[in-house]
Amino acid sequence: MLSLKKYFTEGLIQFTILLSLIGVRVDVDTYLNSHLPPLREIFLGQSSAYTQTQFHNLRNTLDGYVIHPKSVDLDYYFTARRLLNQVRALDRFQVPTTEVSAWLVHRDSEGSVSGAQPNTGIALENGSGLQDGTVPDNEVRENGAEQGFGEELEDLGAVAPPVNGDLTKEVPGVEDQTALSLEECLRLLEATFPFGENSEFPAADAPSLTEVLPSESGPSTVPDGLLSPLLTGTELPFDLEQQWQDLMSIMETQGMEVNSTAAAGTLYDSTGGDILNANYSLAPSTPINQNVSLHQASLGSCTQDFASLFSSEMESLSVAGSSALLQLVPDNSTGFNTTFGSTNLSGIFFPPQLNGTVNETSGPELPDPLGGLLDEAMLDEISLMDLATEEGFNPVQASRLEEEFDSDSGLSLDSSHSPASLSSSEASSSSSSASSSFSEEGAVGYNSDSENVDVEDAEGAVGYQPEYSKFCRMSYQNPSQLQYLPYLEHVGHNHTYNMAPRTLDTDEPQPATMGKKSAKDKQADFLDKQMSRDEHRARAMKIPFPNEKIINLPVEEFNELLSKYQLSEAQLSLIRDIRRRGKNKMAAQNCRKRKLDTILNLERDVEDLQRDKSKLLREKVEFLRSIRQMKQKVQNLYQEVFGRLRDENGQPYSPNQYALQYASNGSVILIPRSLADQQGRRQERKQKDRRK
DNA sequence: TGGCAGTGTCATCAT
DNA sequence: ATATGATGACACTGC
Repeated sequence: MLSLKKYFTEGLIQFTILLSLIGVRVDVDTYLNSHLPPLREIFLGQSSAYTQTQFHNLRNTLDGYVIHPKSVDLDYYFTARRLLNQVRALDRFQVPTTEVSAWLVHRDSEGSVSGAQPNTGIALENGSGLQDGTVPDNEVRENGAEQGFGEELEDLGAVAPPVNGDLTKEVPGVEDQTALSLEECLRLLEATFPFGENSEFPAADAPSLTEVLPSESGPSTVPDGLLSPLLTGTELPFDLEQQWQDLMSIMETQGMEVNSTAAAGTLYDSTGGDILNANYSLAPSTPINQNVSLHQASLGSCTQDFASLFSSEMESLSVAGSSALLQLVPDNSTGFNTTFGSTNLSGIFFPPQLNGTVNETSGPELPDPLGGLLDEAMLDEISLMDLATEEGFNPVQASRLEEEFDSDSGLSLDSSHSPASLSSSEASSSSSSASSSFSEEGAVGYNSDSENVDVEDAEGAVGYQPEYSKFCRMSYQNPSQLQYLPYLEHVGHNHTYNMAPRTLDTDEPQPATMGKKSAKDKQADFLDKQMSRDEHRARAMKIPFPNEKIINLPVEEFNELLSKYQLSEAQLSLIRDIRRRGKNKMAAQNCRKRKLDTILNLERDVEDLQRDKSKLLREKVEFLRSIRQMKQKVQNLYQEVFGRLRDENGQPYSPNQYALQYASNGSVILIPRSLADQQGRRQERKQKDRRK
């Protein structure tokens, strides 16, 4: 049954891949949420269910799924494994807070200013102004102090962030007002990011937002295994800034037009909060429709201050018109946390351009927040080698790993068996075992056949002993051995062309007598034919020692040998020529062998590089596919969330004027499009400068 | 018969 | 200065 299920699942995956290849987008997670670890773990984090270790078969295991090295699903195996690693890396991009808050800050043309309220806290809508009938009153006003806040602020017409600067921490007083919106967001998120088995995230048992907010209620009571990736504030295992930088780097890599993180972060940090608190007025009542709580702050005559606030991080901030900073305040922290936090994707909320398309049939047309961000051309700019370096990708290791499994590369994976791929050590080994032998003319060849080797004669004959390759085998065989191999007959060359005919014929039998030779004569004739020109010369000149000694003896012994005989000048000259030619012959052989080895090594290097290149290309395709899917999900989510936002009049926000952005404190804010664009451009410049 | 690969040899340079 | 190694160039041979 299990195997049948697995078979079915894999079939679905393959079918999905096929659909995706022909352009049909299929949300695999929806159907395979329990069998696709990569995306699942984006949301849930690494689960022990997917990390079972089979130490005895670790190599062929994909998180519990045993895969045979010869499985036809190896491609999927690698793809899934690679995606899994990517997704796990994405786990760093957690939502640092478990709430989404939106603040709307706009200039108050009426000039209502309240700069003397340093501790007025957060911008709170008047409860009476809330028109979200779905929010229970008891939840809306459960915090009397904050109710007072709201009233006071309403009177003052001022809005101010909390003293501690963490807007979200002040939000629990008004989060209830957004209960429905968050629930709906949860549903939207779940629809967009199917999480699979909900049993791991029982909504009824999940903690409330208050419980998981460390600033409010201390450590989460939720088991670490469930909400550890969702913890906020001090419980975040990773530095928020680091997360953001990671996200930005990813965006940068993907060519996404991102907005300045630091700018957003600085905007809503404590300093910014104080400034806002001190200078900005609160809009009287901000009716919230469509389940979204809009904390509206009016900019009275404090435009300059406001600008100065942003000027530190955002150049040329344009606050003309209504600058809006929306913060979505969650009420149902349980649902939202488990959903939004676990997706780890909310950080991709900042919208780049309003050039997208809208999938929704209801509500205003929303831009594609990620449109144009992941164009193939942009992704082409990805330096794969840089990526490999940054990610610790070892091309050699990867190539070898791939060689272990990749059976369809069309390349010989077992290079060690290739005669052209002998390692230097192997070559050395083989060559050392293949002793050099002397031909009858005394030259040292590259004969792997040791039958004719005379070790004693080999003294001093130490030359380059290269590997015994198929290319050199014939060339360096002992000619006497090769005579019996018809296809190697040509190897037995006797380059005596320089020899004077008279000299050559001196002791050779006449061809006319060949037919009548005895076996002994034939052998003598054969040996005679093997004699080189110098050997014939030496015989003609009656040199009293063999050419082999002439050539291979060390110079001292050679001179000693010469001194033992009374040799004429012609004999001495011939002997020296024989020695010189013999050594040069060996040197030429060595030289050619080296040349061959060099060529073969280069050939092997080219093959390796081609293999690496193809591997990187395959990885690139996988990355592009994965990124495209993620982009689509984020885009959908963005549009869903944005489409739910309503201003004080219950009208949807224009995507041409506003954009959602992810703040450094984890909040998702609604900011003017112009501001988002400026931040995006600024961030772009920063990244360019960083590259330089 | 021309092309080609293998080989030997020479000239030259480097060590 | 000599011996030797390395290598390009050339010639030759056999296929």
